[in-house]
Amino acid sequence: MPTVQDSGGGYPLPALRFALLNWYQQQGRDLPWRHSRDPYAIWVSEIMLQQTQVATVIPYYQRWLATFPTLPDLAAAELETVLKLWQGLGYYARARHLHRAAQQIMTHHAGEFPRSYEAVVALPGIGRSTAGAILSAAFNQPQPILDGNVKRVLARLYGLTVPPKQAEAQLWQWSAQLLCPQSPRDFNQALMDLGATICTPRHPLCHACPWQHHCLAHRHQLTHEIPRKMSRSPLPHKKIGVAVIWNATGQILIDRRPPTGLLGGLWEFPGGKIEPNETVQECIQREIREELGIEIRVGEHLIDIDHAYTHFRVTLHVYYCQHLSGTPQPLECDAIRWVTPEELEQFPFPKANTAIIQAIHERGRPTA
DNA sequence: AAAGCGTGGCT
DNA sequence: TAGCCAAGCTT
Repeated sequence: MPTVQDSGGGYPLPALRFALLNWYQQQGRDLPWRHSRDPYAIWVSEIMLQQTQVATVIPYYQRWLATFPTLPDLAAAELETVLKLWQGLGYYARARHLHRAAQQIMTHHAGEFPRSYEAVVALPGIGRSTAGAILSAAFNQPQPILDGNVKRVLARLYGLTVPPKQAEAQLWQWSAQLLCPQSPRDFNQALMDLGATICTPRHPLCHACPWQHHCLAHRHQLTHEIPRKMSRSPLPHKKIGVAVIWNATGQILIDRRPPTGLLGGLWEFPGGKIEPNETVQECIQREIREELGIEIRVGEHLIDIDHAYTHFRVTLHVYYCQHLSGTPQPLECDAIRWVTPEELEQFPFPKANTAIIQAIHERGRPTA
C-alpha cells in the first residue's frame, strides 16, 4: 500500500528530469556566476549564497571578484580587508572560512581548487550541499545538493508530511536519485531556480511548474501545508548600553571583537548588557570599567537602535562619553583603537553599528 | 545533536 | 511591530 510519502508520483525519472531541464532552458535565471566555470568564482558565489538571497549577493559578488580576481589574491589578503568587503552580508564566519580555506588551498593543493568531493568538503565553510553545488557547477560532476530551495521542492514533490529537518536522509536520497547523470550542472541549477521562482514558500506558481502533474502536494492540495514548519520559541530581547567615548583630541574609542563567535573579528563601540535595577548610565560606566579598565563620564544621549539577530533581538542605547582617566586595555576584546570620526569608515562594523556611525557624523563632537 | 550564527524583505 | 523566511555550516 503506497503512502503519500513514498509513491513519488509514480513517474519514470527520465520524464521528470526532461521536464525540469526543458523548463530551465527556457525559464532559468541569468546569474553572474553562471557565466563562469572558474571553481574559485563559483565557490565564492556559493558561500555568499548560503542563507542569503540572490539579489543581496550580486553586488557583493561583483565587488569581491573585482578585488580578489583569483584564489591567490584572496589568500594573500589581510583578514581585515576580507571582512571589510563582507561587511553587511552577515554570517561573518563565512568570510573567515573563505579566507582560511584559500590559504589551505595554497599550501595543500598548490593553489588549485580541488576536484574531489572529499577534499572539497574538508575545506572550512564547505559542507555537503555547498560541495555538491561547486563540483556540479564548476566541473559538471554528478553530486547532489540540498539547500532550502531543494528541500521545499522535494518535500512538495514527494508529499513529505514531516518537517524537512526530520527527514534529511530521505531528502538527500531523493536529490541523489533524481539528479540527471547526463546534465548534473544544469539539473542542480534548475532545481534551485524552480524553488526560487516557481515553488516559492508563500505563493507557489503551480500553474507554471514543469512538475505540476508529478507533484504529490499539488495533487492532494497540500502545497501550502508543505514543507511543515518547526515551532520556534520567541526571541529574547536584550537591552544594551553603548559608549561612544571621546578623548581630548577628538578621537573615538573602538574595539575589535574576539575572532570567533557572534560578529567575530568585527569592530564595535564598547558596551554591554543592562542588568536588572541598573540605569543605562550605570551600565555603561560599569561595562567600560570592566572591559577597558578606564573611567568615563556618561554624557548626552546619541541614539537608540533596534536590531534583530537570528536568536535574539536587541535595543542599543547609545551615549556620548568623556574619557576621564586610565589607559584602555583589551580586557574582554581582541584590540582597541582611538580613531577620528573620518577613520571609522575604514573598519568593518556590523550593521547595528553603522547606524551609530551615521549618527556620529550627523551630531559631530559633544557640545559639553 | 541541538544551538549558534546576520541581514534584508515581506506580511 | 514582530515574526517569518532565505543557495547551511560549525561545534
